[in-house]
Amino acid sequence: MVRRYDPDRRERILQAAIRVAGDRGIAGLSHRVVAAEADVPLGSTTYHFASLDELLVAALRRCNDDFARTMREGGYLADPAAGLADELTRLMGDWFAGARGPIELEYELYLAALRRPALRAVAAEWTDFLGELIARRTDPATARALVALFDGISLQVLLTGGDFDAAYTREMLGRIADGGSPR
Amino acid sequence: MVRRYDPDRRERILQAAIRVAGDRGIAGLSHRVVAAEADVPLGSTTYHFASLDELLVAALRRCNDDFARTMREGGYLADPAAGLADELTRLMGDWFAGARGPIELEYELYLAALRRPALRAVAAEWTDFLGELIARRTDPATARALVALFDGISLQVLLTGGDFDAAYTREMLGRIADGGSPR
Amino acid sequence: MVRRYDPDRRERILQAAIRVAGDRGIAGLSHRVVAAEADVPLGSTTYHFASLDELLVAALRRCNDDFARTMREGGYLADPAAGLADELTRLMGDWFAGARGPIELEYELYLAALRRPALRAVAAEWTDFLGELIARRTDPATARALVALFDGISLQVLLTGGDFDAAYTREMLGRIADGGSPR
Amino acid sequence: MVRRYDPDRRERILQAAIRVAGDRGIAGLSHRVVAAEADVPLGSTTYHFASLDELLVAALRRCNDDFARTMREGGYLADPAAGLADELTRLMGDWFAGARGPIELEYELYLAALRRPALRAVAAEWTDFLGELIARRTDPATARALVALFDGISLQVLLTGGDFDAAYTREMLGRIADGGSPR
DNA sequence: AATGAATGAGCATTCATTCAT
DNA sequence: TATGAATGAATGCTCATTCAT
Repeated sequence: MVRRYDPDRRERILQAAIRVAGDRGIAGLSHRVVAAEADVPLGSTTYHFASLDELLVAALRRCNDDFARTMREGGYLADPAAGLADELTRLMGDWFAGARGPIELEYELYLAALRRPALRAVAAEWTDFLGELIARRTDPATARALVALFDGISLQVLLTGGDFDAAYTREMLGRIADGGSPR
Repeated sequence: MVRRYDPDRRERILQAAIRVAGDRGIAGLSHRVVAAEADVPLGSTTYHFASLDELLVAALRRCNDDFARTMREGGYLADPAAGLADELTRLMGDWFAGARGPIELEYELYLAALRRPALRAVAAEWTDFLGELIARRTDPATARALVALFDGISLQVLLTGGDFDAAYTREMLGRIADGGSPR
Repeated sequence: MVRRYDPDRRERILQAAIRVAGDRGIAGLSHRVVAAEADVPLGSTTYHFASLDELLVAALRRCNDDFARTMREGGYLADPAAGLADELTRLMGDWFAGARGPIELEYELYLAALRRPALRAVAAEWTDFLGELIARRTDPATARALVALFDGISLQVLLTGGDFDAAYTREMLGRIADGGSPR
Repeated sequence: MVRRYDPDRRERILQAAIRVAGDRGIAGLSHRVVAAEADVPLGSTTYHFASLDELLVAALRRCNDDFARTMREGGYLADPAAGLADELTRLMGDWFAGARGPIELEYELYLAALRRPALRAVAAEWTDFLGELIARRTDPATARALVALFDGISLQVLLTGGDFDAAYTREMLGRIADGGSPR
């Protein structure tokens, strides 16, 4: 038995879980697979994360945090002079320009939360974060609808496997946003 | 061994699968569970549906057909004089007035298709059906956006566990529809 | 139900079984697979061949017959003036020049017979046929040893996946044959 | 659940697998049967040997090792003064004087390797071991032919279910060996 | 004569989790 | 603290064979 001194083990397991969930989906996440991906003994994953749900929640919270940080760093929705629809379109465009794995994961989480109460809180965090950001620029109902359209369009892109259509997106987000009360 | 002559066996298995998937989600669908629910030997499920995917596809196609029939029978979007947003709102309201199981199932399918290519075609059928129906009343881009918003709002309702808000929905669908070109 | 009039059905099933056994080995032979290969309903295979063993025996007997006919048509060992080792080497060379499937099948049968009494008789037919042919040209013990070497060399070729080495084979068969009593 | 601490578990499973394969043949080897034979839970066999192939390879390698050790301890082919054919005949005679199970297993492996690439390496080990031992006493081609005849005669004995005929064997091995170049 | 339907047994494998060390 | 070993449950699937039609 080689007892490795490895203070970052927990973090490594988390990263491995994110990779696995992104590659194979939430259904493909298992202690065994994560342990193999992280190059860590099986027992180590159950030691650091008592259950699969715990690991899943931690992984997804990390994803949310990454998304939130990216948004802040990208300055999206920060400039009051920039149009709301323009900004959201820019955000989506940049998001879809990256890998599809994290995006698919985000939406898988959405639905997994329907059946697994443990995931509800994390799923809500994602929606709430985006919603609150938008709500600084318009009334709450409009903000909510923008998030809904954001999600609906994202799903269409993912499911048809096509490219993100910025012009179409901007136009439709605009129709919702322009009907709201700017702040 | 009691060998029952049972000409409706296949149909019964299908119905059981729909019930199981509605209750436990797609992830909870297994040959064993379906067999038990249908009160049928395990081998019978694999005889009639060679693989789980095959069973799942059949079950979901059936759900789509049910939804389509309901829509036709309800006369939604049939009257050219009725407003597009009004009609869609009425449709969603009636849909959400029923059980949540079928709706959850429909959206679970959406995302399951992301990871399981076998489901892609059936998932597309659902979107296409609704999209084409709407496209008779407005331009294609607007129709697509209405479906996206329809989906986004539905997801919000399902995930927050709240009630369907008809006024909000009508308002937002209207903003999209009113920007399009009526047919 | 389409009831096809198909008088050659039994033969078609047999040919399909030979193909399947050649491709996947005896272990890969099943009613289902054969039925699919022969494009025939599952029940048809069990109707024409009551058990798998029966089908297997019929298929292997057919292989033996094919081999025997080929040998007769090739005139191997027929010319008393031709050297025994030369003739056997020519036979093996021609055999290995064809597909490996039938040869592998022949030797799989050899060992399968160890565990499945039903195959014993057919396996013996193969050995006996070759043995008797050779025994016309030399004493029985030498004939038996030539068959043994024939088999041993064949197995080496199959297992190393290499080519058949005619010179080596001729030399070694010759050492056995030359020690025997010519007839 | 009684959880036994059992440090020899892996070895016991291996021994059980060898017994099962010897009794029922390779085709009769299954996780379930081995688990029952070893008096161990099913999960235990898959824990120690991730796949059936892995278990099979381990079992067969063990058999090869046993055979090799027996040969070394028996001093076969060790005395340069003893005739090569005599020594091989003595070896075969002693081998066949024991149980048929291990011998059948050895030859089943031979052919199983034809269809299962995972077994190729172990099958080759057996042939190579014997071949190299003989090659110390004669030229390589003759050594190879002696192994081939060894195998062919062994198969005949196994398949006819008869006794091992030492005089015949010695004579035929001698014809091959005497044509080679002694070392 | 022919076959679709049916079924119980069996298969390899994966798994979350527990526990002794 | 960390982990290898262990295990019962479950999974999808294949199968030979039987039988009602």
